[in-house]
Amino acid sequence: MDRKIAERYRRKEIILKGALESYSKKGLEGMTMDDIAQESSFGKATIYYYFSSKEDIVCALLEMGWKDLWESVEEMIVEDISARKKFVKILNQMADIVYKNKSLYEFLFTAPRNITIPDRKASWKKFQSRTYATLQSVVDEGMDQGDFADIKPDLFMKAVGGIFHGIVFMGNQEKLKEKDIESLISNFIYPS
Amino acid sequence: MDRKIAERYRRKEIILKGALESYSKKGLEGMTMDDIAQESSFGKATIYYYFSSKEDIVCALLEMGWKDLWESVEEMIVEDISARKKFVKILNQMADIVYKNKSLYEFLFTAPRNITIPDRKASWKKFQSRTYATLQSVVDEGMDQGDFADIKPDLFMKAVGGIFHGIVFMGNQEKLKEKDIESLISNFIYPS
DNA sequence: ATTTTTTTCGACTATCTGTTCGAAAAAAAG
DNA sequence: CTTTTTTTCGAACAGATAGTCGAAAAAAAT
Repeated sequence: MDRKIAERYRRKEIILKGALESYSKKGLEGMTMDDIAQESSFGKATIYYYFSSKEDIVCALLEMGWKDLWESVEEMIVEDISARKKFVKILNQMADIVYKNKSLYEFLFTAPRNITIPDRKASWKKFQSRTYATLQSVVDEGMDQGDFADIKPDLFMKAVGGIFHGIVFMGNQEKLKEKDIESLISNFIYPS
Repeated sequence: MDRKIAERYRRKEIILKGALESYSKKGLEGMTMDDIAQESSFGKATIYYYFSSKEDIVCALLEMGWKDLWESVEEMIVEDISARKKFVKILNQMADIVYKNKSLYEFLFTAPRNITIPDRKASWKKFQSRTYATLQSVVDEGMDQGDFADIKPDLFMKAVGGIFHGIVFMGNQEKLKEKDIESLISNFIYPS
């Protein structure tokens, strides 16, 4: 019984992996059910035995990614260090996670902009907003302490998000050294 | 004769406007030929009288946007001011242009990631690369003069691109004050 | 070995979307 | 008023794609 559930779970994972593979090879438009089937070596109809729709697959991927991200942030939030250090540390860790599964996270930041999913199914959003909220709280804390540059917090967040996105996803795929990320963020953080 | 060409040009513009309207209302996936037709009040077949394919429409939009951006950068590049000032000025101007036609520029930064267009048709790319190259040259100049933060130039560019993208496109649609952009960029530029 | 349950998939459907065709309407030229 | 050219579009086509169905194969239970 336990075995059966585990196996089913494993097969779902295989399918999700195939979907991701399809996405990274052919982009969002090329990620069709036929292609996912081929990539995961199942018949297309079989995929519908495990997922009720393509939307379901997309949601599962998004949830997987955001959950990981959130959990990594969650465990650092309690640490008793300065807001500034915490912020840099969290971002570094996030960058690390993103690098270990780049196509998943590229998907995470690309898909929602191009696929519309009804809110009721967007279960990943809770992890996303928690992650942002937590990050924001660290920023707010740092601002209070005069630790960060003197910019409106929400603008600051957008900028950091932009930097993060820019350095992680744009351009050449060579792995960025953590030092670089730290220097970028730090440079932006420190008041002059 | 002249009149006729002008009219044809005007109708092409109406169609492009409709395409953009469709994009901003329904996203990339929703921007179908049917919808473009409806949005521009032409029959779908008529659109093929003016554009030979959907790809053509997409290219025309991309070219329109990048050309404007490039021309605005071009006219500032010769000014005889410090690299730092020039850089901020250029970015401000670009932000201004982007704000005046936000959906076009959202399209500019979204479409190429999700639609594949053969290089031979991607005529907008020359404007794009010129724009980037120019910006890059200003950065290089600034770096030489020790005007900018001590970060690898290409990383710096990515970060600025990210900030730009982040503040312009993410989040609330309220128009960002130029002061804010300036403060963000400046903050990032100045060496500590 | 037989029955029951779970898993797989080939073949089919319905729908959507880019594109074409031929002919009608409108405008310009004669 | 004709004739010719330009512009418009309804209707249909071809290809792709998400999703379904029924039955076969495999595994588990009896």
